[in-house]
Amino acid sequence: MNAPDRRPVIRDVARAAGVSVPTVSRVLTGAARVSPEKVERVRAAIEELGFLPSATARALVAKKPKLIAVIAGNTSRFGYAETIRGVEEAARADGYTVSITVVESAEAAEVERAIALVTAQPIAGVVVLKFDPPGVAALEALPSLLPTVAVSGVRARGVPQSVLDEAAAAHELVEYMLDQGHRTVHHVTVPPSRREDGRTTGWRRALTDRGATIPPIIAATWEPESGREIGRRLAEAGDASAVFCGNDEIAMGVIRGLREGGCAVPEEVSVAGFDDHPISAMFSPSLTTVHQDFAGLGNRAYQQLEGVIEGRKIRKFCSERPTLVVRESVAPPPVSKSGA
Amino acid sequence: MNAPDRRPVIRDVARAAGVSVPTVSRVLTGAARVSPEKVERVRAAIEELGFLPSATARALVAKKPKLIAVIAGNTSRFGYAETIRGVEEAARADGYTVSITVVESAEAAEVERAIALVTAQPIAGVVVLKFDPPGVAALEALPSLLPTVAVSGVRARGVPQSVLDEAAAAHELVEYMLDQGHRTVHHVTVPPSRREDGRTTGWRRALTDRGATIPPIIAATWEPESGREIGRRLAEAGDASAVFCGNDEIAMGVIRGLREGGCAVPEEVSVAGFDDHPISAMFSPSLTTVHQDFAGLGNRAYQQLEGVIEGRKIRKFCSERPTLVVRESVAPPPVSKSGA
DNA sequence: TTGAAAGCGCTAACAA
DNA sequence: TTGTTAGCGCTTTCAA
Repeated sequence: MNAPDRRPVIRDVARAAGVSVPTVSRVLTGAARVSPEKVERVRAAIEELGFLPSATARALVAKKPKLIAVIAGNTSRFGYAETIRGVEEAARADGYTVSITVVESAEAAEVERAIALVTAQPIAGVVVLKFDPPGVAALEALPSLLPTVAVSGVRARGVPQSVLDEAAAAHELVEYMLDQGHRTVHHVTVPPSRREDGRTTGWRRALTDRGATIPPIIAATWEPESGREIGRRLAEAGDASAVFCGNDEIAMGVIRGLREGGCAVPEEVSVAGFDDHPISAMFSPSLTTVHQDFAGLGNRAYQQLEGVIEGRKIRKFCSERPTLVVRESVAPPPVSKSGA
Repeated sequence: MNAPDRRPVIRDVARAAGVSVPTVSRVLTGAARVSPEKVERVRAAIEELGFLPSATARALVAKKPKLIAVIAGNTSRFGYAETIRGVEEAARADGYTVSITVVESAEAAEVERAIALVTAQPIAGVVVLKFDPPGVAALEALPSLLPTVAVSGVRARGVPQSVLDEAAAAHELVEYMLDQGHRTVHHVTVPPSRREDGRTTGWRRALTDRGATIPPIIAATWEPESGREIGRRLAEAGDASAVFCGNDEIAMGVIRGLREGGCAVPEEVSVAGFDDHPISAMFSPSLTTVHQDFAGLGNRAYQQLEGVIEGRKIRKFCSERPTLVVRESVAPPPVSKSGA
């Protein structure tokens, strides 16, 4: 009469229903026919005990984990959140669940800790968001035996990866700015994944191609507020007529700072962003930027990973070119600064 | 000589190292002393085979899953993403991994599918983001046996929950707007979780308390663009002097729309948001809004869940009051619309 | 249609 | 210090 003080297991159900354990299993999985009356008794017992089959035990038999781990330096910033959304959506459609684990820094101990956490789960494979140093470090430290794909803004050697060709897109954007008549384009970076991000590479190449001088790079953090301070300084210095920012949030901060410093945007200084954040179109001036399909990127990464897990031949690189979005924040320079 | 074409298991390592299976287990876990030479041989075998212990098998023995599921209607919008970040951060500190699964609609079949996905994993408990109808539906459909906590903007009966007291904060915000001299405050909602969100309740109460007329509610989607259209219509109608929006993204859209319709903000129309999105301070005008600590909310939800999992007595409600953030977008009404 | 027996990969208990 | 034996909760043979 005294019920055991633990989660009921299949054995308890079998006993309560007066059948054998495999019979309960059969009604659970529907793998084989069971007589209607026993099905009924088993159902009732399950209901009464509040029985929930152990996912662990099932997984041990099934041998196929249905969990995919996403490792990232961050989960809530626009690009990261959208990429994760893309992975989750695609994975869920195939019956996979996704786990997320954040690696806070590229420091060895932290990376080890994160990987230990990941491998402690029954995972089928992992997607690494290689957008920043923690992501890069995690990718390098991952056991090579695990099915792995990376996601990033630039092609690199190693595991299969889905990439958004940032460099090409940045190149196009900077060319567009130059075409408006600016002599050169300043550049504000968000924290890069390695020495230099694709966005920066594209910017540099575009300037070089046009024979424009290359101004010193200005580094921002991920906080829009840091962009604001940079904007103020830019306004004070007064030598920039066009600024290309590493992402839209920073661009909005820079615009705010420029304005506070007395600089009209885009009349006096043009500012471009990157990513096409949903708010970019609402901002005043609306941002000229580059649209990146992060969710699609996550989706493709999942597809690649699934291929690796299933042992199919897959394309090692899956690249897409983000597209230029022309809005209001970039305009020709004032006459005084025109290069024409 | 022919290596088996499957992931190596502990038995393979034992064989390769010439020791018993438990000895390998001992060096893996460090649970007992093993002679240095055997440790060495085992290490070598592990290295050579690329052996990775099965998390599933370990979990079956350990009996304590270290996975926490987050169920949400969305993962990438500001409040959701930040809440998830908070859960993940706190969970990780305790050695838990978190999984996320999205429920796309409140439709029974979709909810069932999502729950099946969740319970197919070896989870210790679940955090439900009850911010929208899918979240509410998921919470109701969850097996009662699973340790569960909810997170939301308003207290409700049922499982333990962490809440941000939206109603109180919205009340304060609307009072502040009224104090500026507005006769009443219009309200634009984001899709509510039930019949009415706490934000709306607070708004309604504040107006009622002051004897102000209650304008019809205007419903927006989650897209800033929908806010823009509403802003345009508001500008055209010309009867609103103050607008309280369900979140900051919508508020920015509304401001953009009002401007496009020829209405200056805040000179002619005041607009307030909700959430304190990081971009709110960069927007022009910067948004008067309510700061919500979503990450803290997620953190508290995790703590509660951990209490439930460990069988501790916990507080059923864990409520926090978001705080008013006064910036530029709310000002006194133009003389023509003043209630003073 | 059903139950008994075996086994998934690992760790814990027990002997030696 | 080490190996042998059990056993975690389930599914899958294999007989009956």
